[in-house]
Amino acid sequence: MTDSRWLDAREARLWQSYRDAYRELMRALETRLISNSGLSGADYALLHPLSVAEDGVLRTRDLGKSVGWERSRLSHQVSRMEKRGLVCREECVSDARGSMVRLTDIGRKAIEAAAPDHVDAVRTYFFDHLTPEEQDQLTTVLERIVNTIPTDPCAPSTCDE
Amino acid sequence: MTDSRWLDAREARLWQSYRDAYRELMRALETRLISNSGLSGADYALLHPLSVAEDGVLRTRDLGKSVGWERSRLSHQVSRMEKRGLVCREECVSDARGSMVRLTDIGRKAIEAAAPDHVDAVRTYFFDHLTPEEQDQLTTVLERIVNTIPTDPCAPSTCDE
DNA sequence: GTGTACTCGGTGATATGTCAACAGAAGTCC
DNA sequence: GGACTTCTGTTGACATATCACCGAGTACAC
Repeated sequence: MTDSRWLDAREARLWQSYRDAYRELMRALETRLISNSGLSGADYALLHPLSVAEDGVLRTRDLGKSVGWERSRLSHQVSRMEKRGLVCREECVSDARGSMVRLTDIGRKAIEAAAPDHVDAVRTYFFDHLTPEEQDQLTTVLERIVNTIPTDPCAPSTCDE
Repeated sequence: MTDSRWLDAREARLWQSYRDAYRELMRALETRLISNSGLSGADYALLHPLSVAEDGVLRTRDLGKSVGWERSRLSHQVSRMEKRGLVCREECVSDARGSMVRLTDIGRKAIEAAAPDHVDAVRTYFFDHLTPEEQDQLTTVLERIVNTIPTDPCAPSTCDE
């Protein structure tokens, strides 16, 4: 066990602003997204990778990877969106365990209608406040952090030391 | 309406890593927090400001501000924690509308037991990958972003232009 | 005072997310 | 082939978050 120092005032300020920024940013984006398009953040999160995928189809597994969600969450969300006609499920020909999620015409129209204002909002609330240099620096440190986070914090080497 | 340019590859990469970093970081922290202390992230979020408050008491409104939650979410969470004996509610003497949330002995012991490892985890997954200069730069840009996010995106000047 | 608008916290219905468990299929090793 | 493990997606029960609303109290103008 390491001797864990407390966070000092400077560190606490960073940690606070890190979480505040994410929370407020997502809240602002989602509020605006819903009022402008009727799509939730979760809807948009799934529709986007589908819309850029070939033929608007992705294997459920790959869709899950691109949004970083657990399988059950993804399955429930797809079911809800299927009811609303935004997507539909299909069988996976190459692997009988799998399933495919396909963007419907309604789904494509929905994201195409929502995207411009959403992108504009992301620019307004996020990118517009960062210089190109700051953007590059931010990408560097965030990717560094992502790449060192253990997939399972209770894996052999990490949990019992 | 502005002419909203699409995100280019560089921007999309930053936006992706920004969300990935937050999601994976919080997932890793919460998993470890729960396994080490039995407290959820939401529990910890409320217990921390209470533990540093004078006498371990805060007005519900102020507790809400310090975590940035909506009132109903806060109320539900406090109710659940009250059932488990982590906190208790009290009347607010200065304002009969208000209520106070107080840390119980059980609650204080719980967060004191959880905090060292949690802080260690925050260092391990986040601070240890940033130089002091990067930390300061990050604080600067994040605070800049937070301070420009509108409280209500549909306020008069923003929504209809 | 009285009327009005606003603040504060809570509630129940609903929406969403998580967890444990399952079934079927595919991969692996012998 | 057969035994075993892993992968994939789904489901239902449960936990948590959000939404619309209420009721009581306060602030303020008059």
